Amino acid sequence: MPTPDSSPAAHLIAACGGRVTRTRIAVLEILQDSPRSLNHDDVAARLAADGMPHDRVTLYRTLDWLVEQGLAHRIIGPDRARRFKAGGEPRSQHAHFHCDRCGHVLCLESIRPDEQFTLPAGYQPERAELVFHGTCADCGRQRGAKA
Amino acid sequence: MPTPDSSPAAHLIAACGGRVTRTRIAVLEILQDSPRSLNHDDVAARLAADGMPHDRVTLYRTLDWLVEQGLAHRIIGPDRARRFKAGGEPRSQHAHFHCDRCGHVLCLESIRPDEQFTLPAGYQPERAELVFHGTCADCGRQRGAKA
DNA sequence: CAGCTAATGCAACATTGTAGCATTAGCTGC
DNA sequence: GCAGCTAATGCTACAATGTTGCATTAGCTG
Repeated sequence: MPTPDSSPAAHLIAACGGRVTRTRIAVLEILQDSPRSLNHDDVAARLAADGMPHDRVTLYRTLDWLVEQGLAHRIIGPDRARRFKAGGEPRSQHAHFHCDRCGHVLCLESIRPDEQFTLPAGYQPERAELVFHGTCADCGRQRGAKA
Repeated sequence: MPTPDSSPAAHLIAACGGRVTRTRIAVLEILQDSPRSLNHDDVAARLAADGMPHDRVTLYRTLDWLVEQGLAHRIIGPDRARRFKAGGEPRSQHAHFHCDRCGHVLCLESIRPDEQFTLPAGYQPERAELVFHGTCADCGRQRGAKA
């Protein structure tokens, strides 16, 4: 194979001071390639598709590590499973959109819940999480087709 | 014991067409008595405190039934566990507040996320879920005391 | 109060995530 | 390039939360 370092993902990982392993590179690239957040199974399936056999536990640890390093962030889905996406979250308090039709979770970077609300006196919010449920733009377009 | 029907909770249950059982009455009363949402364990602990021995499964089924009947609603906590609260949710799209200090989840009836945002074109939201994380009013007051 | 069946309680299982530990494989220094 | 250190992996077993199937109990109805 080509030197693993050829990938930008590998550079990001190295910059965190962690060891640059096949698993980390592959997982990070998978997250970066996806426009929507992926749960553990989604990632495992893609690793398998890439011919990378995998341990469940390693994947959990790899995903947690990426989040810890700020290379990915995580949200909890309605099915109480975690979903991951490349890129840290601390700076952007954006909203998410759960599509009830296709089940995907998308980021709405333009919506910032922390800037819009005034809480009752006494409450000191540090973080706001806003999730919309409904039909996403893609599914909305195909509305007549499959509904 | 006094006739079970003496309780308002019993009336609500009967009105749903379900059988009025000790468990349902007790669980619904527990939810109604709590200002904050309770997870499965919280409810189980209170049932035990009331001297009502309990099966885990029955409790899950009872809680699900109450939600199904619109007598309670449920939200998913950051620990990926469900939390329940008396009262339906369909009509009031209110926000929630997770206190990082005491771990409680409170309802902010005054904040309606569905009325405040304009999504990008194409998105058709049907429900919005807004959760704030931070310090609640109670914990904020005792700030110096225990932090 | 007899009978019907919803609700319960039990045991076993499913899913999602963690912990411990032996082995593998990145990295560093030579 | 190789040796050695140890982070990362992969395995097994376990924990937490929730579900399914089924026999038994107990509300409700006539």
